[in-house]
Amino acid sequence: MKLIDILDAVPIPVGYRLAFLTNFYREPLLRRMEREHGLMRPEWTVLICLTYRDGVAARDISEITEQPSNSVSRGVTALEGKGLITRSPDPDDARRSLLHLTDAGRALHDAIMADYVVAEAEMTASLTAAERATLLSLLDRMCRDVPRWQSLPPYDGARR
Amino acid sequence: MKLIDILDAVPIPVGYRLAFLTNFYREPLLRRMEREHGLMRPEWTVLICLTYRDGVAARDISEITEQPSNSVSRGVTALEGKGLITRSPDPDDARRSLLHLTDAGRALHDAIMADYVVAEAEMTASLTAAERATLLSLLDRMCRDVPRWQSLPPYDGARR
DNA sequence: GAATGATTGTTCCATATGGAGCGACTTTGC
DNA sequence: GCAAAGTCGCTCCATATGGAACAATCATTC
Repeated sequence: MKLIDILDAVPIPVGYRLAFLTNFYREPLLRRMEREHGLMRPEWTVLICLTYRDGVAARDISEITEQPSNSVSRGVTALEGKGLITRSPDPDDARRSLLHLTDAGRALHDAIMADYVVAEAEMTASLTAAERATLLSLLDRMCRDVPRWQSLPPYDGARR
Repeated sequence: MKLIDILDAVPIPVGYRLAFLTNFYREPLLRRMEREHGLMRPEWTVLICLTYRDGVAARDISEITEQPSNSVSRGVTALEGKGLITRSPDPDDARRSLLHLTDAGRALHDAIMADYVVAEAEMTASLTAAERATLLSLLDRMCRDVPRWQSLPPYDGARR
């Protein structure tokens, strides 16, 4: 008896499977990262964010990722202490620090992300190339549609 | 600038979108549940489990959901205190207590789950019925395939 | 140019949750 | 029949993380 055995009984077939896959895909990798690289989740979030938008401030990361500013602050402090990012003062605003990846930071990001790439290949191994493309297309449409419903019931007033 | 804007740059298009959708689908609903119904996540897990398998013991729920036994234990204690479940001694094993939903517990489960149903309808509103069926079929295949890869690299030794 | 209000980043605090260990009970093996 | 090992549920402990408040800085208004 496992979680998968109630897959068919649940009234939210899509949502349940999304959560099911996300849990088994992401959670073990996060735990391995925490254990083997000593990186906490907010740090990982900052690292990803800087990989795609270097030179932003902590506040920007907080808005982009919709995570609490104190979590981002802790992540930034920790990453700086490990030499994975650097801060430079924002010439236009003394309150802000602009964040930059170091070579070590970029290397660690790539090393961790590599596991995710391998894992995704395994997760989708049972699909043909055409099916994978179809899945990606459907998921993408749903993602783009998130802003439409994230303020509607039952989400009205449900977000932090 | 939002998370969605790096959707296309990431090397794990499927995994990223799965996590993206799961976060926006589930997290706000869990927070609303915690706030409005005073139910913690382990309690919700127990409630769901008993809805589909009534009369099991805490240990069974721990194995089914792969959650720590102390979390299940806390969830059971809390739910019992709220009158949402009852314990009956297992006649065959004095260590175990068999858990049963009360009417109030079933009613609360249904009330909370109703939000998830509405939310899933919104999340998939941009798909046609045929596309929804296709998505469900592909996700289902991936779910059934989880046991194959969850012990392979990079997951070997990554799980709790 | 001073004052009031917003914004950034941080620290303090509360708490949910996972890990380790511990009694109570059961099973296994002799 | 008994000792040793295993199992069930729980409590103690450590900690990651979200909320609230606060100092420093900027913007806005008069």
